[in-house]
Amino acid sequence: MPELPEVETVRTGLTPWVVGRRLHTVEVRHPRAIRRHVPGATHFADVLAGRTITDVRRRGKYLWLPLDSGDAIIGHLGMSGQLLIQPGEAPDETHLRVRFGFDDDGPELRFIDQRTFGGLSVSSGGAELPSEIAHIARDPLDPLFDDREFAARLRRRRTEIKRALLDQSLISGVGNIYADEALWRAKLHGARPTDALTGPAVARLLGHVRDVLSAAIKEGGTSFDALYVNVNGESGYFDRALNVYGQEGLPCARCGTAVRRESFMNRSSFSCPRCQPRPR
DNA sequence: CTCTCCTCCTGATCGC
DNA sequence: TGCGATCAGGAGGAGA
Repeated sequence: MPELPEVETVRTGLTPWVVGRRLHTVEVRHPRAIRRHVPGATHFADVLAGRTITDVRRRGKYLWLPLDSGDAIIGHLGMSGQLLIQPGEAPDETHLRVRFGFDDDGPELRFIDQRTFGGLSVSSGGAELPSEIAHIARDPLDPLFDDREFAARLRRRRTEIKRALLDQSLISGVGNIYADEALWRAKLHGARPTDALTGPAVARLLGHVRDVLSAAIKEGGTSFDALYVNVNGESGYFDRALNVYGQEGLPCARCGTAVRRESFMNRSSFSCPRCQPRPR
């Protein structure tokens, strides 16, 4: 499940393989992989031919690849999207959606996506920051992330802290796994109302969010199954360091109490009943 | 404007 | 063995 550490691992992995290379043929194998690209899949392929990729950038869980034309390829991995560097002769993956061939006949870039929640598009003039993702907030590892502004906006909200952490327009890059892990580290239950959090509590939580994201990047992200891998097809190792996510019934590493699972927005939240008491 | 919730999708797994 | 139900969940957009 790609969140910031997984997308960042893909970004850094991709950079040396694609920057400076000129696209030759782009083949769209599944039209649904081209998302919110109004002119359609054929236009997507045509407009990219002959363009050179100049960088690989990220905002939250979105990637974009600026082009020498001033446009950019936007990509989101969704639940199961992968960007792989593969030799052109490698057999087609089962869920191969798009393949990018280059002028130099070197390894190609492939977009593979089982559940098709991910997708690609071209942003016209979006090399600096595509307008399509301008509503996504900076992530907490971004040097320009504004802690004070975040705290102020958070306390203005009338919602719960976990919902706020998952709101990409408030803070980006955090998904279900790292939200649960950061809340456990901060000893906060996800249902805590945001407007009652003190300034120091928000600062502590932000510190834990940063710590868990940074630690996960060091491990190459979290892989539960073959759905998330880096650009060379390798798994990340942060699943070994998870304290609550997916650990229902196992003892809390701090106090030994069995980790609980609760339903939340049609999915699951994991927490320690003792360290993270539910607000009354 | 703000907030909540539904929907998109496929494959693994489980119970009958 | 087979088949239906359930779960996984990011993000946009509908609806309140």
